[in-house]
Amino acid sequence: MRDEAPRPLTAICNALQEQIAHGLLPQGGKLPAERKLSELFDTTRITLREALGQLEAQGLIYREERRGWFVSPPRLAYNPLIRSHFHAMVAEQGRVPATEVLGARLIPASVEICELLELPALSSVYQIRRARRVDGRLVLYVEHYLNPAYFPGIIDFDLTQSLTDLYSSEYGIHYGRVRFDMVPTALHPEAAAPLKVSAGSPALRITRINRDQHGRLIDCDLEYWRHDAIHVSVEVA
Amino acid sequence: MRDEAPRPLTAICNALQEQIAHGLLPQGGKLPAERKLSELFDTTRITLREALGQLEAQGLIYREERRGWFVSPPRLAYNPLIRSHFHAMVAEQGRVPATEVLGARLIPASVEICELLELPALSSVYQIRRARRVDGRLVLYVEHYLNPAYFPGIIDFDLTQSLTDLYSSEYGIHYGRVRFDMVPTALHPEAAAPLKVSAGSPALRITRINRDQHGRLIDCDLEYWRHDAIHVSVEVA
DNA sequence: TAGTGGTCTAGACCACTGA
DNA sequence: CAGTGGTCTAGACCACTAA
Repeated sequence: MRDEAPRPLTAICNALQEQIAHGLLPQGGKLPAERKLSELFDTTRITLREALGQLEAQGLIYREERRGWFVSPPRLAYNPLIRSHFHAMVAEQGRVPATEVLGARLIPASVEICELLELPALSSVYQIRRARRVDGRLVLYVEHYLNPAYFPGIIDFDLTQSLTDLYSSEYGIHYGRVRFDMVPTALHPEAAAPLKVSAGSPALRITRINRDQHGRLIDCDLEYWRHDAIHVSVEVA
Repeated sequence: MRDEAPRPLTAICNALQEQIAHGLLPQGGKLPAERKLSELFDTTRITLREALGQLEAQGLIYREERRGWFVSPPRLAYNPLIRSHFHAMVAEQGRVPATEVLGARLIPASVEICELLELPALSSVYQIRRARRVDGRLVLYVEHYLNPAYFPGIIDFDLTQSLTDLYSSEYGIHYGRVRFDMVPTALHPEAAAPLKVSAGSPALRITRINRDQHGRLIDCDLEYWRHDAIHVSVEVA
């Protein structure tokens, strides 16, 4: 390895990577202001932000809209083969889950939802919008769409709890077959706002289409995860 | 919806999105030069590149290092539960696969590889590095690490073909249990170069740890996919 | 060799956050 | 209200690609 003069961008990335790897910046800790950093590295804010963007893409740091840059906590393990809801999954990994309900209402199903749930045109569906936290950090925005035929009046319950539990205790419905679809993409404005990140941030969109114990399509979830918040594990026998 | 004056960045994104959605720019087609576009939208290259970066994050367009911006082709479906190798998977979806061998040699195993394959310290492993294309586009960089005890002399075969087939026909070994781990991240320089993209581009890293029919750890793959090239589907019974 | 993308400089204004 | 991040301007030089 020869010691070539590194480009400013690379130099900044390496320096910050090293500091983070050696724990000099605490997890969840805030980085200094962009102007401070650009001064420190003797460069412009444009270049500095380019470097921060690369570290963000790697999942080492993340942004909160207008609040600054922070060191990313460890990723959560997400296993689609294990039937476990959010709170249980998070708690099992020694982290602290939290859920916030953003809205719940009966709406006309969009074309996309009609197709996913195999509903006739102009159907109504329950839409539940929630934001979820791990250790206080907003990491997930979900839209649930439920076939109202199976869950009359569900939006009057406390929806901060697990829907899985509600299905079971109030409606006698349990999950059966599930289809997952995972796509690396960017957050659209409606998902970015509740997560308090800027639209266009990288994300992992996970679509779940759920059937019950009788094979009936009962609901689907559109999940938008911060791309640095999870890793997906699957074990195949 | 009121008609607020949209910010330049948003306006550029929307305009390009629309053009692409309506097929005015052909799939795989090249966008005009950045300077042309910035002139067209009456803005600077910095701002224009910001917009292109957002579309890239969404997976609508992609970059080839120093060659320009192109419209992304449709994503490939990747199903970890279906035991199928790259060429078969791609061909089944009506696309054209291609493989290029970048190198094959016996090397001392890194700490990471020792752990993944449960090898003692200072073990040797076969490393096979390959790049894969779909319809001519470079989409995947893979490093395979094989336990040499099970595959003596394998690097002297034609390695552009499927390893699965080689294992079976030459060594009588078949895949058994497999562990997948998927992480949205960015390409490091060693993975970016063979894919001819700039380091730091968003990517999906898929680690596979494979066992044979007797449950022995035989090899592992470190796959780096362009983030806009695939979507992962899993069906759970 | 002309034109392109990759990188960088040196500023600026605005909207919002947090004290 | 001071400071921050979000956005934008108007240039520049270099290394590389494609003709």
